[in-house]
Amino acid sequence: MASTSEILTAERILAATEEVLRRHGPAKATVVDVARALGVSHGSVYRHFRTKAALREAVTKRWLDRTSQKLAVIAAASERDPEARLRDWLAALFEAKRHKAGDDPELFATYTVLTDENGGVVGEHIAELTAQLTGIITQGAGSGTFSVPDPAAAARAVFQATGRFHDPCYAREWTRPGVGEEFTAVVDLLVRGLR
Amino acid sequence: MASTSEILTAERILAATEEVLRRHGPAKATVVDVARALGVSHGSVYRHFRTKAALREAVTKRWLDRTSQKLAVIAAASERDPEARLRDWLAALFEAKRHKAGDDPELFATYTVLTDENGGVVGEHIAELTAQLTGIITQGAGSGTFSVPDPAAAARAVFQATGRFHDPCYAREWTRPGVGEEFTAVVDLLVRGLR
DNA sequence: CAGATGACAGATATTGAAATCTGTCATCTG
DNA sequence: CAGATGACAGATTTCAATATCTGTCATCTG
Repeated sequence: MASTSEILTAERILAATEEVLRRHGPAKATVVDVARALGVSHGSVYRHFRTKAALREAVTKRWLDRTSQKLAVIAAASERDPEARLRDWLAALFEAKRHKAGDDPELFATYTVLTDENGGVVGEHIAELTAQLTGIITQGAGSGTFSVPDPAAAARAVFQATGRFHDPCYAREWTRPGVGEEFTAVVDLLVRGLR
Repeated sequence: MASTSEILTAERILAATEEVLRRHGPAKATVVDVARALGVSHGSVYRHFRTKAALREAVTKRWLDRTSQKLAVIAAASERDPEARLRDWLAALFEAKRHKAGDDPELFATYTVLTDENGGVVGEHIAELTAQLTGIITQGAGSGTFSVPDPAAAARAVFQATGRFHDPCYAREWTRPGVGEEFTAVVDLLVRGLR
């Protein structure tokens, strides 16, 4: 059906897997489906990914990385005021998650299942985001905007305290009216605490 | 078996339901089981609770209320310093949840299922806790310890920002080493923000 | 010979028939 | 006659048989 003469790469398999997951959902997406979508035998898929779990993990990492990369741009804008950058970064994280959840709830639910089964990859993602936050806060501490003894600890605290606005387990709250104000209230409190 | 000549009250039914839930778990606990534990017919249970869902909701409310009542004692100690009281209240909430989750993980998992299916009761519980927090913060604002324009909004922000240390969806993090320090870091940041 | 294939064994998921449960109510009992 | 009972219909769950999937590997192909 979808057979193309292109070489079978890991990237093509990942893209096909994402599409199969979108169509069938996490419970019914099989390796055979992925192979069929690519017009190859399932044995060929196993040449690139040792197990189905490894394939799903790779797809999950790919999805999470897309978000970290967007945020890295804000974190790296070192010419800007650290406080504004911190606020923007947190707002961008919230917006990214909120749109993912709101625009295509089914796909978001699918990825929620995937992240639940891939704690390791999620851990790395959180470490990456926390590192970006640490960068912003360290600069703020250097410029005197913030007054914190341990920027890494402060970054972790800020990330954890804003969990309600980025952790998937709160996704259904993100459509309620007033979340915007709640987000602002929490961020204001945290920024005041950092100064 | 467990037949007694006592009058069948709502309270006795709730206690029996809790025991059946503890024994069988949320998926297998039936109204027939509850009736059997009490030595009555299941029709008698339906005389006190219109549906199985109403019975489970009442048990959930009872469980949540036990926590709010403990915390109310701390919130009401108006002779004490508001900042210390706020710290104690948050620590007590964390400790209460952490012990519930750590001492009997199976029962905690059972109640997690129950709270998931009873959003309304959980909402009331959160409203009650937020009201207690508002009381502490309002006093702190009055005595000049805290500087907040809107104590109720600040209370909501503090409650949400500490979600990681009381929301059941984070229960598995509560056993990790270092959570205590993470909790302190978040609370310190929030208290600094309130001053 | 690098890369793809598909038959195969064991693991997992689906399905539909049988068993159990929920909620009602006419009837019973102290 | 207030309160308890248990038979009952429809909804839900269980269970075992059947089908599908995962992961391997001997074989094939360009």
